Amino acid sequence: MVEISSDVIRGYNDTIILFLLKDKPSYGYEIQKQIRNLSEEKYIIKETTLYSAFTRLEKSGFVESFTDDTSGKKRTYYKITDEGQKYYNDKCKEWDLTKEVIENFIVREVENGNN
Amino acid sequence: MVEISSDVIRGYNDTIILFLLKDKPSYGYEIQKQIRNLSEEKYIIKETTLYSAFTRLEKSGFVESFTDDTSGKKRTYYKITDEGQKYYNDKCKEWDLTKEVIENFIVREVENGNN
DNA sequence: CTATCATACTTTATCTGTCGTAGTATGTCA
DNA sequence: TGACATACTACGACAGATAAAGTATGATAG
Repeated sequence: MVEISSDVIRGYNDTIILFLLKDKPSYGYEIQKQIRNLSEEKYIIKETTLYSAFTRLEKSGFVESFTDDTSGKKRTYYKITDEGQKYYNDKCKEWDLTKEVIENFIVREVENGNN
Repeated sequence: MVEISSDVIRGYNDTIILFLLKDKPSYGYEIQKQIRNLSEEKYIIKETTLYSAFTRLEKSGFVESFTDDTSGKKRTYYKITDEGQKYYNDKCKEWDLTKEVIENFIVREVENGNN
């Protein structure tokens, strides 16, 4: 079974989170489930990684937090800022470049020339 | 200008190095130049990153070192092992998966619907 | 002959992001 | 009432990247 290592995804956790906040505010638990689902269980972000990412993103001014408990549960929601949106866009561009660069060093296996 | 951040490439430095050792042994300075050239200056690996990667790869048994000074300069060459080759192949498979996962969270910009 | 530059590294210390472990608190459901 | 899901926080450890600095040699130019 091929597993995704954390070092690989490391540069994209913040981007992934911002993507999920792009259209509406959300909170930790939900984000975690969405990452799990959208990746079809291929990537399951650790709680601590996620929450420390929120802290970092807020410090950087890429998200803003507010609390809400109208659902019964008290939650800390995060909302993307304009700065955050810009950062996200930049990261998407960076991704294209990164992909290009890495693929110079990746050999795609030729699956058996027979038959 | 879009720059590649180190956190993004972090999971692939070892893979990149192994790729460049795949066909023949090589050494630090040359590897560094090859990465620079093959990536068209888009990725320039830091010396310390490179040499610490060699150490790590050797500890893991993915490369073996030997010295040679027939070129006039004394150099430490690294040669990929079977284990290293296997690791490289696994990383290539992992890459496909990683790419797939990350792209679920990347929005490709639509460039201006006008005109 | 000497200074400068390119080559070919090593050492050390620091920073950042991830993650294991643990704990708290509340709501839901059987 | 006890288990389970939700919704976090705190703390410490670790690995990989990197800045800064230093060492040593060969090649080249004036």
